[in-house]
Amino acid sequence: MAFSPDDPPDDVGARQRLTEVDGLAQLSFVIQGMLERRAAEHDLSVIQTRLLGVLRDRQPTMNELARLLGLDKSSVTGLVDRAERRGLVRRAPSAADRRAVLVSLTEDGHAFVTRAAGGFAGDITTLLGVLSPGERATLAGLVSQLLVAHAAKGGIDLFA
Amino acid sequence: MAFSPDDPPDDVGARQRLTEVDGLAQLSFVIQGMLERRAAEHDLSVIQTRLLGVLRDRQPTMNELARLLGLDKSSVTGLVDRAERRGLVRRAPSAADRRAVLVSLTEDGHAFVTRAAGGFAGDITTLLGVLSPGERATLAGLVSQLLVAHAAKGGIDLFA
DNA sequence: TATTGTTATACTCTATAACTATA
DNA sequence: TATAGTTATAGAGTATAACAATA
Repeated sequence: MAFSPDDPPDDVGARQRLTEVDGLAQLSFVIQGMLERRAAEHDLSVIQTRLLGVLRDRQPTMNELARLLGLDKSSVTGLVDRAERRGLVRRAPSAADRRAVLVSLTEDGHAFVTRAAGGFAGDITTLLGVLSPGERATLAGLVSQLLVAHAAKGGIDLFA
Repeated sequence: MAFSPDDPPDDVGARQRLTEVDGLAQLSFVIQGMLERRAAEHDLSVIQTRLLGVLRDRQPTMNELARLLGLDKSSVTGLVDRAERRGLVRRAPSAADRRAVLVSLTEDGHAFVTRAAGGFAGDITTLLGVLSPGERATLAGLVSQLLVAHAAKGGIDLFA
């Protein structure tokens, strides 16, 4: 199991005999590491970056935000507090429900997430650079299959 | 970009047209989520589980542990403190260097990590269940290629 | 002097429980 | 009563800086 993705290079030999389980686990650590480094470039945590990413095409209430991020509403209060203090998001009262608060990106927030997303996309492109175009297409297809099946299972669970 | 891996099921349609970047990002979130859930089953965090995983076949010093986990040594002090308090790891003085401290798994720690790893392997196997044996082999091969190339790049950086 | 590890401190992130305001 | 959001509180995880013991 892939608990040490950053082992020294003398482990490269071991990586060439990776099982499916180890390979996917290590890949997830590598990709999460890329996200972390890109977020850190802008002095953001992964969760702050993810908050901004969620807000790119949405203007949810605090409650919806909690559901989207899988966090308790009180955690989202703090998350949005810190982002707001940095001028990345703003709160606005909801016209439809005077208890509710709508959260949206500021100009700065939009700029941050766009730059971070671009850098991350570059990381993935670099990672995929060793594959031929055909291999990349094959990989993308297989990954899509996995995600579609996984999402469908999640959907069934949700409505069961 | 995949900042919302847990979007509601009406996003499944969108997932069928995933780009390579989005697909890999979402896959990493799905896998990390599996790790989190398996760790939580044993009341552990991902980093605590990873600590135990690293110790399965090693008995490193605090310093080596910090390098393996990519953390500051002071962070590792706290991490090991909490794991030791729960009886999962133990500290022992190094015979070779009286400044150094060796960290190792206890019986309990070994049992915990073995169970968590087994559950996680099952999750991945289930995830891969929608693919044919040939597709699984293809995927594993491509993932290995990516990781080997990535590790090699890391190695070059380390020795540059 | 340099290195190993811990301590002191501060901040982010997270959850639970209690609270206010609105529905 | 129920829901939306905040506050109070507690704990994990992380880093920086200062420190003690050893090399």
